[in-house]
Amino acid sequence: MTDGTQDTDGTDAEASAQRTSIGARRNPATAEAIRLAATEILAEKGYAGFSVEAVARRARAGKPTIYRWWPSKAELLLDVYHRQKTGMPEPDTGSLVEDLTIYLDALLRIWRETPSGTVFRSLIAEAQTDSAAARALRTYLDQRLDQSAAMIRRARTRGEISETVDPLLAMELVTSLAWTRLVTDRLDMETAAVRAAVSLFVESWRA
Amino acid sequence: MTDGTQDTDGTDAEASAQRTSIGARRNPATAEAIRLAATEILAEKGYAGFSVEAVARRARAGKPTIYRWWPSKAELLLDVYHRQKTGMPEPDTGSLVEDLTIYLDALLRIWRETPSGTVFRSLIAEAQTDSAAARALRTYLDQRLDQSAAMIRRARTRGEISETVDPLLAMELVTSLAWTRLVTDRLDMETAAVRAAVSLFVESWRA
Amino acid sequence: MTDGTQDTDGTDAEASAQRTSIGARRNPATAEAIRLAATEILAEKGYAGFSVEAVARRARAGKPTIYRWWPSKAELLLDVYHRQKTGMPEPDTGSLVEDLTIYLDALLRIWRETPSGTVFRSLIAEAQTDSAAARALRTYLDQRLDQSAAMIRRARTRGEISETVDPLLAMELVTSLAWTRLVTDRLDMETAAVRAAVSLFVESWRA
Amino acid sequence: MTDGTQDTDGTDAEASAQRTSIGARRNPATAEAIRLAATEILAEKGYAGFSVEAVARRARAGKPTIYRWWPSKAELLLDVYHRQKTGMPEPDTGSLVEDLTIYLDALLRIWRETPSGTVFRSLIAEAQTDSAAARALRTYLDQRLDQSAAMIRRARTRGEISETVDPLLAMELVTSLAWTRLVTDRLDMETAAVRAAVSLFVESWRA
DNA sequence: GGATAACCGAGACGGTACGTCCTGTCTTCGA
DNA sequence: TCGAAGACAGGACGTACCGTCTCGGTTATCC
Repeated sequence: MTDGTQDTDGTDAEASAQRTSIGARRNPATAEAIRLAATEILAEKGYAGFSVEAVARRARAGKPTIYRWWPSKAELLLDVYHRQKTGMPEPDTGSLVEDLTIYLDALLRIWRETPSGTVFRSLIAEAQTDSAAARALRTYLDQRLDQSAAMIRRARTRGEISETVDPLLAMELVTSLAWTRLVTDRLDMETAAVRAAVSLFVESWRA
Repeated sequence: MTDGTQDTDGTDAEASAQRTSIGARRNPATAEAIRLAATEILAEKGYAGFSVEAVARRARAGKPTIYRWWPSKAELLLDVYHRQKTGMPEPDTGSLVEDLTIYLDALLRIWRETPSGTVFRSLIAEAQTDSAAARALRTYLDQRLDQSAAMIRRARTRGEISETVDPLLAMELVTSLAWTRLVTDRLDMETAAVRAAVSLFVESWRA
Repeated sequence: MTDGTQDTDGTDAEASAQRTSIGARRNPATAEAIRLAATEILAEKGYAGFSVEAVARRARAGKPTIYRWWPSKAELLLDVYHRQKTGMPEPDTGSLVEDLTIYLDALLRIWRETPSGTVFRSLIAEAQTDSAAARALRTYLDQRLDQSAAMIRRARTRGEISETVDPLLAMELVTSLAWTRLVTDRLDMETAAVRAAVSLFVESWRA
Repeated sequence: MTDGTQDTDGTDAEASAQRTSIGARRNPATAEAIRLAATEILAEKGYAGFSVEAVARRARAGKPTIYRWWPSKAELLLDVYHRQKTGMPEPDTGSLVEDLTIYLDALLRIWRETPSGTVFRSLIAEAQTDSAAARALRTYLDQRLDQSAAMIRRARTRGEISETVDPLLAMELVTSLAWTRLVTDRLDMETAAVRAAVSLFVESWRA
C-alpha cells in the first residue's frame, strides 16, 4: 500500500499486492487475503490440495502469520466456511413442510453451486483427524441446529406439530440427510425429491 | 534370514512372527498380517495414526507389498471395514418403529463398542480426498441401504405404512442420523433416544 | 505503576520491572536492560540461545528498540563483551615467561569462569557470518594484541629477548593458543601446562 | 539473486540428473551430489548461504535424504571438509623449521585458495552453536594434531629438539596461529612471514 | 532338475507438508 | 520523538509420510 489509494475497507482482491505490518495489530487485508486464498484453493483443487503451505504461498503470507490467527488448519477451514455460508434462508411461510423444503433445498443448492460444499466436506474430513476440528465442527453443528430449529419451534408454537417433538432432534434429522448427501457426493436432489424427503419427516408414514 | 536369532524383543507379538517366503505367489499370511496391523492401528490411534508406513512397520511388511495388493490407502481401509462387519441384526418384529429402533441402536452400539466405528469414520474422511474411496463408499452405502430397506418394504407390504413411502429414501433418513452422529463423535445415544428419533420418522409430527 | 516508581539506580537486576517512557530521548534504563538480558542469555544458554527475539523478550523491550541502537546482532554482542571485560592483568615481573604465563593463565581462567568466554566465542562465531562482526573482531584483536605486546616489548627493551622478535607476531602466537582452546572448548589448562606452553615459545626447543 | 528460486535448472549437469533409489542401500551418486552442492554453496555464498534446505534444492535431493546420512548440518560440513582437505604435505626435510614452514604455508595457502578455508571457518562457527559439531571439531583437531605432530616427533628422534618438548602441544601452537588467522580473515601471510613465525617457535627468543 | 518368475523384506529416493523459530522491517499508540 | 508492542513476509529448521524404485533372497512352477 505504498500508493495513496484509500481502500482501507476495500475488497482487496489482489493477493499479490505487497502487504506489510500496520503496526502491532492484526492486518485485516492480510487476514482477508489468506481467507481468499484458502477459499480459492478449496474451490480449485478441493481438500486434497488444501495445505497451510499452499495457502501461504498463494496469499503471499508467511506461514507463521497464518498459524498466529488460525491455530489449526481446521480453524482456517471453519472460518472460510463461515464467511461463505451467507444467504441461507430462514423461511417462515406458516407451513413446516414448506419451510423445511426451502431450507434443505437451499442448503443442498448452496453446497452444490458454491465452494462452500467443498469447504464443509473438507471440514468434516479434517474433523476425523484433528481434535480441534472435531470440537469446532461439533460446536458449529450445535449452533446451526439451535438456530435452524427455530423453524420447528415456530411450528410447534402455532400448533402445527405436537408438543412432544424435540426441535433439536428433529432438525438434526433434516440436517443429517444433507450431510450424508454431501459426504457421498450426491447433492443433486431435485426440489420435488427434497419435498418428498421432508414430507417423510413431517407427514405420517402411516397408511 | 540367515539365522533364527531375529527380533526376539519384537514390540509386536503378532507381527514379530517371522514369515518366510512361499515362493512366487501371494502370501496369505502377509496379507493377513497387514490387515491385522491396519485394524489394530485404527483401533489404537484412529485415522490420524493410520499411514501405510505405520502399517508396514507394524506388520513387518514392505511398503511395496501393501501397494501391490491394495492400490490405495482407501482400498486397505475398505478391506479392513469389510472384514470387521459384525452381524448387523435384521429385525422383523412386525412393528416398524421397533425394527428401526433395534437396527439403529445396534448400529450405533457396534460403532461405539468395536473398532468398526473408527474404521468407518476413517473411510468417510478418506473419501473426501480419494476418489476411489469415494466410489467405494458410495457403492457400499447403496448396498447397505438396499439391504436394510427390506425392513421398510416389509412394513409397506403388511400395510403398516403408506405405499407412497420410498423405502430407500426412508432408510437413508434413518442411516443419515447414524452417520452424522458418527462423524461428530456423538454415538452415545440411549435406546430411548433412538426410539424417540425413529418415532419422529414413523409417527406423525402433527398435533 | 504509571507514576512514581522512578527506578533511578538503573542497575535494575530484574528485567521484568516496568520501565516507563522518559519521552523523546533514549532511555538508558532500557539500554541497560537490553545489555543485561543479552548477557544473561549468553551466560545461561550460550550463543545457541542468543537471538534478538529472546533478548527483547527477556528485556521486555521491542525488537525495533534493539535494532535502533545496535544495528546488528554482532554489535550487541560486541557491546556486551566490552562491558564484561574484567581487569586483565598487565604483569611486569621482569621475566617474560612469568609475565606471559600470568597473562595467559588469567585469560583462560576468565573465559572459563565468567560469561565472557561464551560471549567471545559467540563473537567469533558471528564474525564468520556477519561482516560487521568480522570487522569489529579484527579491530578488537589488533588493539588487544598491541596492548598486550607491551610485555614483549619490555622484555626486548631489557634485553631479555632478541631484537629480531616481532612483538605483535609473538603476542599473536600466545593469544592464538587461547583462541583455539576457546573455540574447541578446552579452556581447562592448568597453570603448569600454561607455563609449559609459554616456555615452548620463549625457551629454545633445541636440544 | 533477489530471490532463491532463481536457478533451479542449475547449470550443473550432475545435480540436475534425475536420481532414484538403487535399492535398499545408499546411493553413492546422491551422496556425491549432496556433497558437491554443499561445497559449491559454501564456495559461492559462504557459511551465511549454507542451509540444508539450500543444499537439498541445489542437489535436487530431498531434505530427509540429507538428514538420513548426515544427522546434523555440522556432519555435512565436516564431511565436505574432509573430502576437500587433500594435498596437505607431510614434509620431512630433516629441518624442523623447514618442515613446519612448508606445512603452515601450505595450510594457509590451501585455506586461501580453495573453498576449504570457508568450509573450515563454517565448521568452527557451527561448533559454537551445535554440540555435535563441537565434538566433531574437537575429534578432528585431535586427529590432525596427532598426525602432524609426527614432524615434531621425528625432529625429537633425530635429536634436533629437546626431549622435553611435547609434540602435541607444540603442534597445537603452530596450528593455533593458522586457526586464528582463518577466523579473523588474515590468511595472506607470505612464506617469509610464516618462516619468521615458525622460527619464533623453534629458535630461541633469547638474545 | 535347473532356470525363471513373482513374491517379499527392506529401505533409499525425490518430494510435499507439517508446525516452530528467528530475522529484520514496519506501524500504531502511549508517554 | 522515543519506546513498547507485536504484526508482517520470509526462510530455515528437523520430522512424518507419500508413492516409487531397486536390491537380494526365497520358493514354486515351467521347460
